[in-house]
Parts: sequence; structure tokens; C-alpha cells
Amino acid sequence: MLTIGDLSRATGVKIPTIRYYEQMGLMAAAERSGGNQRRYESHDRERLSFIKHARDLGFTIEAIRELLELSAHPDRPCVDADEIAVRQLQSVRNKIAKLRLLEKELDRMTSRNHDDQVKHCYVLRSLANHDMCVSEH
Amino acid sequence: MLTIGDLSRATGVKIPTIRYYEQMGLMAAAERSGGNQRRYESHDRERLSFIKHARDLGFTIEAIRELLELSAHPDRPCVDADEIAVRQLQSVRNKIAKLRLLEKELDRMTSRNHDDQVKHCYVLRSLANHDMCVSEH
DNA sequence: CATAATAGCTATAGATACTGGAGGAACACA
DNA sequence: TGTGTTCCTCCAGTATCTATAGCTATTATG
Ligand SMILES: [Zn+2]
Ligand SMILES: [Zn+2]
Ligand SMILES: [Zn+2]
Ligand SMILES: [Zn+2]
Repeated sequence: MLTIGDLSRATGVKIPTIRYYEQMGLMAAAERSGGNQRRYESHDRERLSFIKHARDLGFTIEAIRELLELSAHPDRPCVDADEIAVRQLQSVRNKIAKLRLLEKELDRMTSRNHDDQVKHCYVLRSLANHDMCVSEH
Repeated sequence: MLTIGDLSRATGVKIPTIRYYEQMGLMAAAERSGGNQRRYESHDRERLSFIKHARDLGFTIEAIRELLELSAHPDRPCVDADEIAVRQLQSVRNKIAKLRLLEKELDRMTSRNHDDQVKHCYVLRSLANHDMCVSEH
């Protein structure tokens, strides 16, 4: 039997976050002690570790809900789970592509000499004028 | 004189967002028509374009507030503005680095044959077990 | 001028995924 | 029994919008 604090230390998920996951239905409502405190078992720890790992990889709560639901049916085909992961990979690649464009512009803006006054500042002039940018973003 | 709709079309910023920026103090409270509708001038359009451009580049509202404040003093040195931009560049590079790690793991997870059942699914097994990952994240 | 269509107003709530605090109760240990 | 740590619920706040409801103003047409 684990307290919520034990579970938190075991998984690295903060206590309010565990309660939040319960509220969101990702974790089942825990059993309670006589004094109304949550008590967990090892399968709860495994489930929460799964959730944390997926969150660390950027899956949304909704995606995780689906992945957990799928995990409950070991004999079904896993195409749905694979598709969710592929979508997540695409979303990550999209974000990287967008951030690369931003990096390029910010690098350009900041790579000039800046021993200057506000009225001549290349950073501020670039922000005021998107035409100075080399890409869409 | 521009209505809020004109300003929205001219800058690509949605109407509720313009009102939100006013509430946040990024845009000055607009003058009003007899019937209490907001009326803008071209300097408002320039200011809002600046805000939009900076938001598109990922600057926070707080950073933009500082940049706008700096812009109001043309004769001061611009080191503060440059520093804000450099910090933003670093933040973007940080995000890219983290996303690359996620991309690597997600690519590994999804690059197997998946003609399979849930109980053998490499995606689900990987999510259940961080030891299968090749990096921290 | 009357009416209709379009556009604007405020106030409030929702999305996303948590995080923190107040005020009080329970638990573990000596 | 006392003490210190942990836990409880409820509520508010973070960041940046976005959307709805219910109402009013402006503009265009006949
Ligand atoms: Zn500068
Ligand atoms: Zn630009
Ligand atoms: Zn699979
Ligand atoms: Zn991992």
C-alpha cells in the first residue's frame, strides 16, 4: 500500500498532479484509508509511470487516455496505438520545423553589432518590419 | 480612423485578441465613437503589427511589453532589447534540443513493424518502460 | 425613413496541463 | 499523549488566447 507521497516519489509526478489526473479520469479514483487518505497499489504506480513517460514525450492527456484504453485490450490489433504515436512524431517534427524558422530569424536579428541606440537597433527595426525577414513564420 | 475590424484585417490579429491586448496594457485603451466603439489610427496599426510579429517569433507578452517600452526611448542604448532577443533565441534553441530528443525516441518507437497485437506493441511497451529509451527526456 | 445586415460591445467561461496556498484532519513514532 | 509530517478539499492562478451569450451601433438598401 502506497500513500500519495510514496507514489509521487516513486514516479516523479507531483502530488497535486496525481490528484489532477484522478479528476481528469486518467487515474481511477483511489481507495481510501479510514481517514479518507488515498492508498495505492503497484499497478497504480505502473499506470502513473506510463502516463508520466507519455507526458514527457509530449502526448496530450487525450492521447494518453486513448493509449491507456487500448492497453486494456491486449488481444486487439495495435494499429490505433501506432497511429497515435506517428501523429505525435509528426507534431514534434512540425514544431521543430517552425522553431528552426524562428531560430533563423532571431539569429539574423541578433548577429549584428549592437553598440547602438534604440532608434537604430536592428532587433527593434526587424520586429517592426517583417519584410526584413527571410522566411514566413 | 479604423474600426477594430479594420485593424484586425490589417494586421491578422483576431478581434478578441486585440481587446485582450488592450486589457493586458499592451495596446493603449482606444478612443471611442459616440456609440462606444473603438476607433484606431495608423500608429495603433503599427504597434499591433509589432506585437504580432514578436508573438509570431515566440516572445512572451512580458518581453513584448519591455520591447515596446524601450522603443519609446529612441536615444537610449539598445542593449536591453538585444538581450531580450538573445534570450528568446536561446529559449528557441533549448526547445529545439528537447524536441530533437523526443523525435529520436518517437522515431524509434514507431519504426518497427506493427502488424501486431496490443500486448506485443512496441509503442506501448516503450511507453511502459523508459529503460528502452536511448536518451533522457 | 424604415428595415435588415453587418459589426461591435461587455462579461464570462473554456481550453491546456498543471501549480500553489489556506485551513484543517490524519498518521507515524516516541 | 504529544509532535511533526503528510494528507484532505476547495479555490485561485499561470499564459495566451478563443468562444459564446445577449445586447447595441453602424451602414447599406429600398
Ligand atoms: Zn540593438
Ligand atoms: Zn518576420
Ligand atoms: Zn504497435
Ligand atoms: Zn523514455
